[in-house]
Amino acid sequence: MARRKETSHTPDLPQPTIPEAQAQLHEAQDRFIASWGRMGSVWGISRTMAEVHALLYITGRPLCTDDIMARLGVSRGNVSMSVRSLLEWGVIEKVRLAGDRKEYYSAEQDVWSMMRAIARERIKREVDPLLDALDEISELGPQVSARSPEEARELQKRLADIRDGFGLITTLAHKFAGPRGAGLHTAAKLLAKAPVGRKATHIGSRTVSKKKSGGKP
Amino acid sequence: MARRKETSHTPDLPQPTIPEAQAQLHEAQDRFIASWGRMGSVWGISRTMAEVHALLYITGRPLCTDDIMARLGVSRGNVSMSVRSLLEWGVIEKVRLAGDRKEYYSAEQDVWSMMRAIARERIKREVDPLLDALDEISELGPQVSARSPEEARELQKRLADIRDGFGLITTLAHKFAGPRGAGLHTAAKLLAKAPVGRKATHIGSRTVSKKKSGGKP
DNA sequence: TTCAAATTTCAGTTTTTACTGAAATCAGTC
DNA sequence: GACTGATTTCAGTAAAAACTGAAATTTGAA
Repeated sequence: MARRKETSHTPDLPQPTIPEAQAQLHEAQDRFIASWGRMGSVWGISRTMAEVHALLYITGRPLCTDDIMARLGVSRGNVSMSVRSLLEWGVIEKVRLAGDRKEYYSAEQDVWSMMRAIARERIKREVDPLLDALDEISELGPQVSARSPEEARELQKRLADIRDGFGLITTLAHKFAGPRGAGLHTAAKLLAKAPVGRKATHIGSRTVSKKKSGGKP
Repeated sequence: MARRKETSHTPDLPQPTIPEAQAQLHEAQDRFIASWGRMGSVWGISRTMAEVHALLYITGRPLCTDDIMARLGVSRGNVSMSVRSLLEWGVIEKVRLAGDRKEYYSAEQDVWSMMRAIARERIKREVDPLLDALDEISELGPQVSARSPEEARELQKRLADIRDGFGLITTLAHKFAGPRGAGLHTAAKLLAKAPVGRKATHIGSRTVSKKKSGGKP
């Protein structure tokens, strides 16, 4: 993880403990940051943006631009841009500390609001444009279907299927993840309790509840 | 969308209709392909891979490598790689046509199985690695907390929060989107019916149910 | 088994995306 | 309103990802 020198500008740290312990803490944090960053690139966002978010979340304290630059070893400009995007996503916020001219940033600490914000933003970026496009294509429909009935009908059917599928998902998302929605947590609990006619199965290679991860007994 | 010349190797087309109508059909398809492709790049997958999938889905007929190359204007190598990934995702399958040495490919036509496959693959790629990383980091835990109690406890708390959140989501996903799970459609319907103490709200700029998209009466 | 058609692989290239660093702008303080 | 330190912007550059095309390999029919 080899990151830069440590020049904490953060005010009122509880007071340093033994350096060795700090280093271990640091390493654990770095690992989390690295994983979250890697996840970022699987989504459509830049590694740095995800790392900045991870750093702010895992640290739990407001950090300033220089703190972030130092800890992640990235340029000022990059921090500025990443921070702006995160603010737009609504997952971090500006904090103004009395008697300090710098801006500090801190991450949303409630995991469920954070996830809601992430879900909201991803739907906005991933699903909505597709639905808009589908609507637009369907407007081409009538003329087409008037001339080439067979294939055109099939086309319309397929477009409608996709639109309905994503539409339903979006409706749910609005219902549960919207700013005043019931919350993902509620949805998750609802589903977790819901009776399903089968035993738990697995997806891919990971087994459910590998350790103590998630979920009720 | 300016794509290549038309050399359909596909056998038994129902018989060509008026060329003009074909062209319109073609254009509507191209638009869908373009949108789906754009969505692909918002996820972590290549534009071409998404376009190949879109083409196979919207066409509804098995196509061979040359069909795909011609229609999307990409190289043979690229088609080969994209097709392989799609097969791994489980959203398309090989079709062997009697008396033809070529391989044909066709897309899953049921939208909900398709979505399930996509969800499955995305969870595998996006969530599972993070959970693994979190488990791994927690193993560093004990020593750390022995030395730097205050901050270390906070770190553990945050890691646990994230793990629980994603864990719950994964459990649900396994329950509903696994190979033998009850299916996303069931989950979606369950949630759609579930009583929520608020009216539908919106996420981002899109309004729920802009047109006839999604959902029961 | 041989052969030709079809597919896969991959080094090299193009395209896209992310990042840097310094100049320009902005914001508090006196 | 001038000064100082902080932030933003953006042209240029570096890094990453996607794509091509041709050689190597595989496949199926005879």
